[in-house]
Amino acid sequence: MKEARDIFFNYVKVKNLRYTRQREKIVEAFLRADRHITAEELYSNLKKVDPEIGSATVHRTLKLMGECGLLDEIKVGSGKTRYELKYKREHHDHLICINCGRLIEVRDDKIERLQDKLARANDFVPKWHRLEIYGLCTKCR
Amino acid sequence: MKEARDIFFNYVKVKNLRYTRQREKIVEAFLRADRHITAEELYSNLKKVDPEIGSATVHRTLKLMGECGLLDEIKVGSGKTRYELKYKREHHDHLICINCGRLIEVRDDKIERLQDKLARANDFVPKWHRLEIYGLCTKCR
DNA sequence: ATTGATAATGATATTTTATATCAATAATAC
DNA sequence: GTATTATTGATATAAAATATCATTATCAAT
Ligand SMILES: [Zn+2]
Ligand SMILES: [Zn+2]
Ligand SMILES: [Zn+2]
Ligand SMILES: [Zn+2]
Repeated sequence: MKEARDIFFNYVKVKNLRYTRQREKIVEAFLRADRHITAEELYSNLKKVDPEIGSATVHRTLKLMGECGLLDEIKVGSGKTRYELKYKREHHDHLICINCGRLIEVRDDKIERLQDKLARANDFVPKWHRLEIYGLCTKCR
Repeated sequence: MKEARDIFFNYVKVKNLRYTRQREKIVEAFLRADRHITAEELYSNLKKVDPEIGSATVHRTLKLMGECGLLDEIKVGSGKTRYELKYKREHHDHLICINCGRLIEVRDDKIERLQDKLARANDFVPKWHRLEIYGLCTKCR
């Protein structure tokens, strides 16, 4: 994911921030990581290889990645924030298994359109939304 | 909202818990309060009249009200949990103004049905969902 | 390459919301 | 009334994220 990396370091340059090896490692680890990763998981992944990286820096870098549109925060259930790559990926919603925690990505254009319509019918300008359906996945049924 | 109160104290009785004046006051204050109230707001409402009520008890009582189906927790944005009466109210979703924080309650049966269909198409048994549309309300546009 | 200005880092402290602890108190059954 | 035990409220703790701050690293200008 070369481009995504570039988006980040471009943003860093434009904002007159600095290119650091920590940022580089964090961004690359994020791009390699499983989708829907937490800051803590990403931190512990990095820590294995690079014991000198601090968790505060991981949080700070994730925030920067959010600012430049690389990722989305998702807060499912009542746990920690999860982060998922947004760049060049379509918007989607999530089915969340209440037994095993599995996240299934789904998208229904009809629902998307109806949501917009619903908002506008209420004199409301929709900017983004979050739809999470909780239930049981195949394995946990 | 006499019945709602009864639901609660019935639950208390069935679980061999006790009828206390704190619980009575908290439940009644909740039923009188604005929709989508936080524990802290409810606590401060109560505190004005009843300085001897503790916030831990407010939290505990809200949790009990949740257990017996009287209320729903809603976690909008990244703030505190809000609580809303569920008993004898239809399920609904929320439009949330990103400028003033206003919550608008909405419901679209077509969306509800499509969500169920979407879940089942993914071999998933939906139990409940959460749909929040963030944007700008009339006043804030 | 050296230097100076200042952004970034990481250890730690703090914040925020919710929950756990625990001695004192109050509710219920007998 | 008494015994039993759930409840309370003050306080401590937990959990996640953010703020603080001395030290270090980056980078542009020389
Ligand atoms: Zn599952
Ligand atoms: Zn996703
Ligand atoms: Zn508004
Ligand atoms: Zn509502």
